[in-house]
Amino acid sequence: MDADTLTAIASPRRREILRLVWDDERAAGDIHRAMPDVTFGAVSLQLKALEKAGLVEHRRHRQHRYYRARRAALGPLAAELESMWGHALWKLKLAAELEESRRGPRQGRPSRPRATPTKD
Amino acid sequence: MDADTLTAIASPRRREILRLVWDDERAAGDIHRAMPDVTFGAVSLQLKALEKAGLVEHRRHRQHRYYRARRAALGPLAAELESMWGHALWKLKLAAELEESRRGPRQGRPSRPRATPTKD
DNA sequence: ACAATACTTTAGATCAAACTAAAATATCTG
DNA sequence: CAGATATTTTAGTTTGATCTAAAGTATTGT
Repeated sequence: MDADTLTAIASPRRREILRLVWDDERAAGDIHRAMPDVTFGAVSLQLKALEKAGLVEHRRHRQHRYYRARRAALGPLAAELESMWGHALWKLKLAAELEESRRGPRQGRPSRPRATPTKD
Repeated sequence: MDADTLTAIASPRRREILRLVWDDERAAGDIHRAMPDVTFGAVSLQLKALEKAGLVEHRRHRQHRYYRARRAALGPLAAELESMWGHALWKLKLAAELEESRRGPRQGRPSRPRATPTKD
């Protein structure tokens, strides 16, 4: 446990991501879909920050990057975080959201304004 | 342990203050004297933030406010912090500084030694 | 090769934290 | 009371983290 760990978990946004990948790995896009108030880019940057601090790791498969928490790196903090967000309940919520997104995709990605190459 | 605790200890400045008042209480001015790179006002503001987060408390005596850490509020984090800053060594450093300030005061009267019970 | 998908990176904007200097408050001393 | 000491508070500035939009990279499918 070092100072970087402390700064990493100080951010609510990063804690939000951390608990999303706490029990199971998740693709970056999947993580983003669970956080509709922020852009994909922002999520990616935070994942990078978390990885730099050693709190998550990822593997690649196909086009996806699957992230997961490195709980060991948090030492006693792991238990603190879990109790902070009432982990049992949170797991249920995640399962429900996953189910819902399977049967009724809301909006998909906000229609991206295609990068129109005006010239060249 | 709540989110406010995490944000509070995320700041290096606040951790610096926290360890100054870890084992013994210290007057605000005394704390400031140990941190010459910031103004007194800045130290006071951080003390206020720490107190709001429940990580320090203070008592008043004469014109002084004596602050001290509330270790219990940190739970398992207390031990993490101690190991982060190699606590045994740090205590020696504090003792040395205190000794030095006693024999070579810069200006005015040296701060009152707390160990000496003043009647009044 | 081309288009789509999945993600990262860059450049610039926004906002809050932390700082400074100065004024305010409070307490003690003579 | 005035003056000194100890600290807080306020107002304004600097700094850094985080965000967005857009462009860039990489992989997959046709």
